[in-house]
Amino acid sequence: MSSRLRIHPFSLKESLECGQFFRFTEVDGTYIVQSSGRIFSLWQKGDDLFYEGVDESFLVHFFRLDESLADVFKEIDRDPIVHEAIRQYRGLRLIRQDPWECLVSYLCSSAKSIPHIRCMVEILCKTSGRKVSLGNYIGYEFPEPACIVPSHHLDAVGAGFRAPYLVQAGQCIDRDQLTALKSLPYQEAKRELMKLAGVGKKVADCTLLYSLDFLEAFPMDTWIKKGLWHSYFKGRRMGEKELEEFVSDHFGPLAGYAQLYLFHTWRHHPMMARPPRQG
DNA sequence: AGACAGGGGAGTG
DNA sequence: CACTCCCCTGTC
Repeated sequence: MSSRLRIHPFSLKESLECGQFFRFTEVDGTYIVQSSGRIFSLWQKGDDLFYEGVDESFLVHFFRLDESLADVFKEIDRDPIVHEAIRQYRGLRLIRQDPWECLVSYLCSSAKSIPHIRCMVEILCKTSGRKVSLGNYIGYEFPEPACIVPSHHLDAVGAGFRAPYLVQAGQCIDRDQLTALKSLPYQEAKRELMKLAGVGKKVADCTLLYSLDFLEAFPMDTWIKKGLWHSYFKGRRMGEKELEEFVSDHFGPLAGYAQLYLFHTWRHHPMMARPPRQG
């Protein structure tokens, strides 16, 4: 029934649960994942990843297994902070999401916690997406752009001021246009995404990094900012512009991977226990 | 009760 | 460029 793939280093749990991706559920160590119209299950024992309902080539694409983490580390391991993050979370990998699903997820994200984003996306799929199943599990596919329309279904998502962003995104862009952004230079692709209502720098960078292969994108949220101030600037509250310059100079073309590791570290760091406000 | 949030947008200096 | 207020909802 199930197939097996040997991967090292790799942590299924960290990669799925770190907050980059929202469409999974976990039961007793087995994860059911939905992405790009697929539904499949996964579990890991040591360096063995077991899977059902999907083929190997999709998993290689999804978890970016064709790219060498060792090479990534060589590039971003440039200081003791990120070095320690890599040491601690060695198997954490960037996930290559579906661009449309990724954009919508991050349109929902503003001022919301990770569990809440997951919940909103789940309701959106449940009310507007097609029903699918995997064994006994019933899931719902992600709605296509044209399927997100003002309705009581959408109201049920509880998206509030974000709801019009979702509808407009569906009207203004389709899957092909999103994918086509891959061929643009980073800054231009970002500018294009930011033309959409509800898409600022942060949401644009998340979409670019998590689904469109722009590994230089470094999503700058308030947690990352606070972490950078604390760990790299002795608590000095640098402006966002200065932080952006620092990040691209310091971490280089794979800065997005550094962001993934730093975010994960700082999320679990006592220093970050209480959200920002003052420095 | 009331403040506040892992962000965006419009407006201000 | 930096800062402020509001946006809808849920939570502390």
